[in-house]
Amino acid sequence: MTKEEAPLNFIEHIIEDDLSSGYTQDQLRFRFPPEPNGYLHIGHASSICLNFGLGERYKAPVNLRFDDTNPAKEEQEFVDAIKRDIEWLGFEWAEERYASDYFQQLYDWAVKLIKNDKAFVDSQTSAQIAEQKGTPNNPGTESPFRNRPVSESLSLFEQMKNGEVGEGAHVLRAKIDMASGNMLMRDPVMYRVLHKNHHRTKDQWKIYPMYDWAHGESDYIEQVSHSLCTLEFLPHRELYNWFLEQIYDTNKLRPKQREFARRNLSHTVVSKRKLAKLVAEKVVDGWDDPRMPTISGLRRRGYTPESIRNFADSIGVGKRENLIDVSHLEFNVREDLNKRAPRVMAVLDPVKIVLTNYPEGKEEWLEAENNQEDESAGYREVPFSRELYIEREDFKEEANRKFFRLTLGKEVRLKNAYIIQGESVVKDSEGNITEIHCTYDPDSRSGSGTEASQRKVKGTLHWVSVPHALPVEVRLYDRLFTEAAPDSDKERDFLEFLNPDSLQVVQAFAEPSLRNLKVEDKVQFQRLGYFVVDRDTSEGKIVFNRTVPLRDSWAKLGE
RNA sequence: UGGCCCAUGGUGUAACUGGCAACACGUCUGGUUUUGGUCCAGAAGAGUCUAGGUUCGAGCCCUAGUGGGCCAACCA
Repeated sequence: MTKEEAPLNFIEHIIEDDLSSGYTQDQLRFRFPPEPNGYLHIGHASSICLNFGLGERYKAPVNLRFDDTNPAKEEQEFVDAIKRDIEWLGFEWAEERYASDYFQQLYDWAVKLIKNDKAFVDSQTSAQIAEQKGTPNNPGTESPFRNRPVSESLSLFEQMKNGEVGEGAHVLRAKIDMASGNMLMRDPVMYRVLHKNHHRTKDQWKIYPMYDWAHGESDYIEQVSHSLCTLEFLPHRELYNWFLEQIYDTNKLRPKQREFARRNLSHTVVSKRKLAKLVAEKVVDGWDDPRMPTISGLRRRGYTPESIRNFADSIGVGKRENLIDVSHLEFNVREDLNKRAPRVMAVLDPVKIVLTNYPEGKEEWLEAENNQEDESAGYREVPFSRELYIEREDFKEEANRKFFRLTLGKEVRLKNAYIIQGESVVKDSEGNITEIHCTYDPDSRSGSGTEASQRKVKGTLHWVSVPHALPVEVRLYDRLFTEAAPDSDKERDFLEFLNPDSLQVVQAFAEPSLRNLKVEDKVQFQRLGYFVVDRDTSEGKIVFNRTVPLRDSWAKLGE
């Protein structure tokens, strides 16, 4: 089903309704508004896909707008990282904007509000203001400065702007209703004094607008038609509309805020504070650690943009609490990688087999298909010899009928090579298997087509020729958390739910053709899962990160 | 002692102005297969939180209840 045929989600229904009641399609405009105070994560990906997906569906522009109204937390580094991640996901924004572009306009409008007696300068401390705010159950009390003369507010606001007063001395507040059932309508702060260096405007401003004052107005300036945000902003809508009401010009389009539920992923924490703690305490080795739910972490883990976009699209959008099982995400990455990742061979836990009837010193280069799912992927050659590594768990001296792999006296196929039969095992003094002696059938070579094709062998094994083996490092990742939803657990320390086995490093052997892989190249190691070449993290040795195991393939090993 | 939002298989969504609850993931079964993957075929699994009401007919509308969430940062 293509995106166009898929049933509409509730946001699209809202847009369709607007379209049939006066809006024209060329009035539609969206935006993705990150605050540049951290890295984008899988949760942001849903929002990005929603907004940019709407842009694609309605052929409408989508702005990238940085909500940079708090210089204390924001940095250029994050701006760059955010842009990189969105581009990597494959989206193009119409215009790159910053809330800080609008500081002057916002200031001018604020002055207008003061003049209209809709805002005033409050000279109390934040603690006093908080106390007067009341509670959801009890109305607040009005500030003693609420009715100070407009001229006085005007000059104080001017002083705030000029840096003539210290941080915390005054704030500008909207004059709304201290008894409102909506806490946000109880004379919300519009501006605070902050003598901080802003990553873009440097020391030009000494006052900074609050989110509520900046966001809707920015939407209005950009003529965003639908400003989509998460459900926790629902109570902000009333204020969003109130602010717009104060500055609204009737011949311009008035933006609408609409809310959707944020997507929660099982076994995943996404809170910036918690992710920062994982980095700070070196639980992971950085924001792009392959176990991190950041876009850059997923990228390094081997996820593709398509898989993330498909995930976001398939999961839909709603208004209720949700906890999406990671298996949804994993399905999407397998589905995508299955089409594009070449099948190659590596052995993670090697045991040597010796083909006793294969001539010593002989080597053959056998043709191997790169991807059964994609004929254009072509063929490569893999070296074969008398001594091979196979997976230790692919052999059992004695096994029941459900074991499809190598045992003594039974035949199995070596992938892309010959049929072999187990003959005997060699053990050390402690009883550990050191070698397995087998015989091979010279007439059973892959592709020979003749007798071999009629013979039923119960299993096929991956292998690597000992003299040709390429040593590689393989990193097996598992979920970072054992608990289904550590993000929702507010009482207990989320670090209690860390999975101690989230990373396992294995020194393995791979077929020599992998020598030429580049960073971010994807492969499927037969039987073992999908892997990606890590950025260069070890001297000379290629490092593979496991993106995801094959479906169920390991669960049943040892049967 | 408030206001607002939400409630559909295990999970996530769908069901246009009321008309036999659908899709995907997951699970299970069978077939194909040079890997127990992929692919193909099929199955199980909800009667839509509860109680009333409106209606020929309610998952959709109304009322109440229950359960969950959000709201008291000079954060976004």
